[in-house]
Amino acid sequence: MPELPEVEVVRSGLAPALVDATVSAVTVHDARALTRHPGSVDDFEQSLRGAHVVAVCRRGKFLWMPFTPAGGSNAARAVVAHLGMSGQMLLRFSGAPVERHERIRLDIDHPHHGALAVVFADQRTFGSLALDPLLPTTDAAPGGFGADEATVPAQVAHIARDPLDPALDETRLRRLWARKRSAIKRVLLDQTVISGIGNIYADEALWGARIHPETPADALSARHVTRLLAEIRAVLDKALAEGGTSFDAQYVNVNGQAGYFAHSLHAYGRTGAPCHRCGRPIARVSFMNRSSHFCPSCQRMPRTR
DNA sequence: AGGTAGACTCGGCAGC
DNA sequence: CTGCGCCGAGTCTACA
Repeated sequence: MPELPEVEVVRSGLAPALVDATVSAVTVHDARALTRHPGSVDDFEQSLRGAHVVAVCRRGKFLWMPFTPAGGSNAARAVVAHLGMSGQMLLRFSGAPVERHERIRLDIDHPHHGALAVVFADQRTFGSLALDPLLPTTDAAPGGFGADEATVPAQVAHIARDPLDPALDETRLRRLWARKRSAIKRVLLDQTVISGIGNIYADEALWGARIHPETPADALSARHVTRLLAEIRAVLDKALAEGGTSFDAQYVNVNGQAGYFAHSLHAYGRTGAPCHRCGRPIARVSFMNRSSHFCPSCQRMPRTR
């Protein structure tokens, strides 16, 4: 479940079951799911066993769960999760059968919900879990959505705040965009500039703002940027409200249910279909080893800024 | 084919 | 003008 809305669906699904839960057992079925964990598999299992989960947080497409270790008192580390292309976090009853592509299972005890299993399943193994130290944020604001503390895991420190984060520095963002000569779509996908946007929502936001994906970022007027930011937030909010985009069974919430934003797409995956604004066919071009979908008629390159 | 990180190249640029 | 290093930008690859 990759982009911001899909990851937020997972975060908000995990939070009620995980906040205040204690990890009773850790089972690593496949060590490839720990490629980003700095220590050994044993270290992962032992460090987490008995841990008390404090929060479930998200910045862009990264999730993390600060925890206090068994017998400890302060949350200095977090479980960091990235779903990659095909990762899932599933909530199951305790003792539920092993899932297809299950990589790691955390058995937890929650004061209200009792014994549960949190399953990290991942068909393509591009996703991962890791334990990572928490570092103070540079702006002293909470690390991300769901976070009270002004900390982020080390692996997330280079990731910019996302469009739904109240602490997003819009002045900095505008300055960065105004300085970049690269295509705006490339810049939207750069997670160190603004995070959470992937191929689907980049195409959707650019369609909404009527901006050609190959427009140099520094050619956008202040008005264009304002419109683009508004479209980004609108499309992410709407997708979140609809449970995310699910093209197949990989993209599901913690209960295995699909979202239905795929029905609301205007550009992504609609090659040759009529533009919902002007009726002309949506084009698809190869871009950065992936594809861009846009309306050549209503998404024109601005000539000046 | 919805993602990220790392290795690599290329060009521009500042300084010597 | 050459060599050097750094930086940003872009491309490719790895991971199934």
